[in-house]
Amino acid sequence: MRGRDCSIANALAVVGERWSLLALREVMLGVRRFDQIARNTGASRDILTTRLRGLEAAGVLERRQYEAHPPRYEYVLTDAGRALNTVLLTLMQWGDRYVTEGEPPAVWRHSCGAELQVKTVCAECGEELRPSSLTPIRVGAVPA
Amino acid sequence: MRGRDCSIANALAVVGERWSLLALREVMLGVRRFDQIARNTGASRDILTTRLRGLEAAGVLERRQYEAHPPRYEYVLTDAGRALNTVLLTLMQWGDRYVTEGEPPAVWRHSCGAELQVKTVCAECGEELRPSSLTPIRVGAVPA
DNA sequence: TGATAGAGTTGGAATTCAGGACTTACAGGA
DNA sequence: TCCTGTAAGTCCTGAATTCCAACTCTATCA
Repeated sequence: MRGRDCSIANALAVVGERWSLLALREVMLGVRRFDQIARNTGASRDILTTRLRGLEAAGVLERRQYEAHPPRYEYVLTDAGRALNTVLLTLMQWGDRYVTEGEPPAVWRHSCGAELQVKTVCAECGEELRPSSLTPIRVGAVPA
Repeated sequence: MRGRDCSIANALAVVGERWSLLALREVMLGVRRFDQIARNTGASRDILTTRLRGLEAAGVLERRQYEAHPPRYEYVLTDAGRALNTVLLTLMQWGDRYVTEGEPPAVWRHSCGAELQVKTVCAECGEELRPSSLTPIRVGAVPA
């Protein structure tokens, strides 16, 4: 595994495989069951099994038995998994603006009453991020 | 292409394949040349070619000839590509917190002077997003 | 008794990927 | 002139993944 030392790469090693983020989207929507996740994502069942195990091993999901006889399981988010909601919403908004044609397929309401639009800001000053307002202080090294 | 109608899925169709986001990370860092992008991401050259062509076709990157003899090209971001910086930074921060061990490999400075930490907020009220403050108004349908 | 549901497994075909060698086009140095 | 180097790919082969459909197992429902 060569390439620049980077948390984007590390994050993608956990959630970057095909179907992983879509499975997480479903869990965030409250869908906890294997069959439903499979149907709603479109992933084939064997791959979905592999992905869910991976996400569990990475600490993003938990697999919980909710019935003993017959044994049945459901998937719930850990803290790390819940923290991905900002990533998913930011990506969704990008998709709404630059990829999806027509109306956004999904709309959320924020507790303030508004239909949610997300904004990514500097935590310190609160200003909206623009590429031109950023300069790298340090970037990960690339192994020789 | 089954699965829920969703801008996350649509966005991932454009940037969700392996190496795509890492190639975009490099371009955002100012790396424009094929060889350097290949080295810094670790992608194999033929796959990288395929990805760059895909990103170009999707309107996220532009391929520009910067020298006629011999013909040489460089890659630059379009508006859509530049707009991905929030996605990348949000993902990076998640990786810093939940995946990368030790210090964050990359640090940015915001024009306000602070070392950048990003925050994802409601564009309307400015409050930081938390999963509990969101409710779906509408979600994409799943084809039968 | 048979049908249904949930949560996977299994097997084989199709696709994608890794890694390295090769190509083309030119510039500079010996 | 010949040799070497650089940039941007292309090509090839074998290995790894993914897709798809069918199958399993357990237990409840009608």
